[in-house]
Amino acid sequence: MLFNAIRDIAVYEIGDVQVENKEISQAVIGRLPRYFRFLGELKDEGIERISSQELSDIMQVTASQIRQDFNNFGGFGQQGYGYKVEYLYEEIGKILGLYKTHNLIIIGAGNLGQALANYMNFERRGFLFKGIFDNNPELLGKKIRNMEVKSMDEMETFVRENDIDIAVLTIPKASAAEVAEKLVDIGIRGIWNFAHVDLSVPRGIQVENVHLSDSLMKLAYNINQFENGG
Amino acid sequence: MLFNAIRDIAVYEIGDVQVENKEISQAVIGRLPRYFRFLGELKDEGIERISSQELSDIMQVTASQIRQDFNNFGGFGQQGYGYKVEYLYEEIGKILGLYKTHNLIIIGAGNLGQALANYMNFERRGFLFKGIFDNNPELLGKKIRNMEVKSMDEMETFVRENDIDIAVLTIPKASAAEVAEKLVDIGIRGIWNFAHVDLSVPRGIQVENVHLSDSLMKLAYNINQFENGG
DNA sequence: AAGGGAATGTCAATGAATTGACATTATTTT
DNA sequence: AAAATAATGTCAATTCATTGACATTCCCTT
Repeated sequence: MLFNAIRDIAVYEIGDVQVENKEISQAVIGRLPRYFRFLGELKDEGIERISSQELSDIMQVTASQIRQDFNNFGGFGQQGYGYKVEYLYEEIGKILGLYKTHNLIIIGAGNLGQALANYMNFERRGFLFKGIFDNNPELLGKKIRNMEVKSMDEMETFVRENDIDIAVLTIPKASAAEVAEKLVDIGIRGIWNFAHVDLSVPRGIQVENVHLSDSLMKLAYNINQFENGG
Repeated sequence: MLFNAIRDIAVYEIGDVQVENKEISQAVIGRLPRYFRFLGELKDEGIERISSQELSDIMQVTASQIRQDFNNFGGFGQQGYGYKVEYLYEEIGKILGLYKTHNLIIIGAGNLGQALANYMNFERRGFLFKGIFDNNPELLGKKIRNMEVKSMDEMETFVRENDIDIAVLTIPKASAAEVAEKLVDIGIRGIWNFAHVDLSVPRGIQVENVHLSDSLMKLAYNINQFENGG
């Protein structure tokens, strides 16, 4: 049982259309990083084994959900015993694709772009910061984390030559759509979008939005709601 | 119909426990900022009226969901006519609490904290940047957006004297829990948490997490998933 | 002023996600 | 080695969210 592979992502042909079985819901995917984080901490504390019930107590989700979630990938536990922390941690990391490296560039060297470049704690998770681009002539050549800000004109060549698969968009909304389209054309696979617009991209290109102001508005709602007796 | 108030958030007494009726689900709340954004853009384009079907086409959600969502708050439309863009925009803004001002401070003047301070486009939504704090002696007194970085020792007095209700946490995870606890003690109402930990706070204190690395991991999963024929 | 048409508000049906229950299977103890 | 114990994997039940359908209401035209 310990070595169940990721199972049942069988692909059937129905008529002309390819349909995949057992697509994992985004609700489940969205929880994986949190599992990963808690398991990493447990591992660092030297804890070797854990039951879904214990994890439930720590993480404040039901034990049933934990087991259900892991079972989407075949189950990583041993009945009567529980889960081996390190093994589970590794497996979730694999599912998340953290053992492959991803080369990323940042588009937009403003405050946020610079902060993300420096913040990049992400390196140890396989996300390698390869370059940062901006159109503002004042920023060109400026060193950010030992990397000179490059002109957007160089972007295309750079992406092709350096096998970049992720672009971080930290530019104003006005130009975001246009830049995203270009990035897709030159072969990017995923966009981490901090611009406050919805990007429309072809199927197969992944977009993950971080809409900070949406998040702040949600906070405001919940504060007011509570204050008004909700 | 145009002036339906937010209705039915009646509060009943059942035994000793206060239970509120019609709590709006977080799924709905999470969509409000996006509605707000699209309506703002429509308004800026000078569009005065819109039907749920038209909005559905633009936003790529079902018309049914749009109507259902708005009806959680009593409905803002007129049958046979649709919704008045400006009115709807205003009402959603009110629901989100954007016409009250919120005074916020940033805890942690590192890259991200500084970026958020400068980024603060949020001002026009009523989120007023009042101060930034850090323990690093090298940062003390540094000017960030015309505001000197203050020592964390000054935090308590400052919060009380300046009616601060939101704290933005951009400090390392190690100290986040401790600082959060202190913030709660001195009367903060909401925490916008960028630290990579789950904060445990008393009921009534709102926490909105922005776990950037979780978001990036999700992106990685979806990229890999697609590449492996998912 | 009255009637036709349009689009909301709302109810019912469906679908998705979460929780609960337990049979099964591995581990541990005796 | 066998029995007792523990905790998973999984199925069923429930709850929550989304979609569909349509009666009702209001606007707009004639």
